[in-house]
Amino acid sequence: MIVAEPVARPLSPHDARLAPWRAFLEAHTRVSRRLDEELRAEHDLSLAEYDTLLTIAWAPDRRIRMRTLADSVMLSKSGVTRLIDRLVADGLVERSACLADARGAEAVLTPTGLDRLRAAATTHLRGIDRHFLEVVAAPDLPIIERTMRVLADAAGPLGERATCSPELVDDHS
Amino acid sequence: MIVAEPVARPLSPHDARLAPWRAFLEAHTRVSRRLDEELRAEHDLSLAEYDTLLTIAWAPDRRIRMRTLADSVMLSKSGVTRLIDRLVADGLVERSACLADARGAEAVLTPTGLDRLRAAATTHLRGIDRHFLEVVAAPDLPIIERTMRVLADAAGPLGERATCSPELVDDHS
DNA sequence: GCTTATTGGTTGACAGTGCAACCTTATGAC
DNA sequence: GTCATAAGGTTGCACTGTCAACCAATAAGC
Repeated sequence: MIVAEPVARPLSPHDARLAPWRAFLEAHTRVSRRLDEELRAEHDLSLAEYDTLLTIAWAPDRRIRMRTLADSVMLSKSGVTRLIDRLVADGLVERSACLADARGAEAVLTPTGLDRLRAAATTHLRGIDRHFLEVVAAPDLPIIERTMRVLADAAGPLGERATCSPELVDDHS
Repeated sequence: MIVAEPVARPLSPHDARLAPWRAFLEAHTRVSRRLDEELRAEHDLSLAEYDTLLTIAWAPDRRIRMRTLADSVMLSKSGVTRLIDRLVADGLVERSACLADARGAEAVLTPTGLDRLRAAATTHLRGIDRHFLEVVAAPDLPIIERTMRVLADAAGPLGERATCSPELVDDHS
């Protein structure tokens, strides 16, 4: 009676194919939530906001087109519009018209934004060290990095992100 | 003038510590979005819904306490309540009182739910094969799996999940 | 037995994000 | 130049998820 008839094969909890994938999911959720918590607690910034500030800071002249930003932080166009709205409201970023393209808008880091980012960077890097780098066995790290890169590439573009932009990914190395 | 004074060290785009972490984030987002898309397109289920159905199916008698469910699919209590609401509305799951604990509720898989899950499993396993397993170099797979498990464990409990491990949060030094 | 603290679950308010529709400006065909 | 098409951004709307407050019921002290 309690012995349910066995579920069809693909549902088997012991299907070995599922285990690595589930571990991957769990690791991502737990680690990134921790980093997010720390960032919020100490600097009142979400991981996405931090990432956005950092991306702007890296851009030449600390200004960047919305579209480019969307690509690098992996949000939709509208997601970025809203995120920037929040950062502008907080005075960390300013919107600025794009000289070269009248349709365009750029996000520019304010001095306040830069300060906030610098302060938060300490927390974030410390978090990455503690919850990621120190946990991964040193010799495995390059394998992880390479694998993750391959996975991302293979999974291909992200919905609306589809717009080619082959040159965007050029060097960085 | 364009040569901005160098941003404080921790912000350097070339800080090697950041690269593996960012690759990890990107891989997760891209791969899981792909799997989610496929599941939605072919079976009108989100990844979270699929995962939930699967977890229920694995439980003895295909019924499971809400709390346990929340832990395994990594959602908050309320998140699960709402997700189950949707599945109940679709007839894939039923709510049932818990005999042993009058506070408790259990989610039970309906026959329809099981059918839906079985159908979706094909798609999902195919997706994992294509976008994950086939992409990871075979010898690296065990490393990935082990590392992910260690990462998840080290990151510890998940916000409200914290309940049973007081010593984990002790000092922060 | 009571009384207090804990736990399981649901609900209300709300934050964050995607999609589709829309406007504006560029770009390409001719 | 003119028109059609594509691209950059913002806005309306819906969906999913969290947090905090809450109720119901169990567990722990005394």
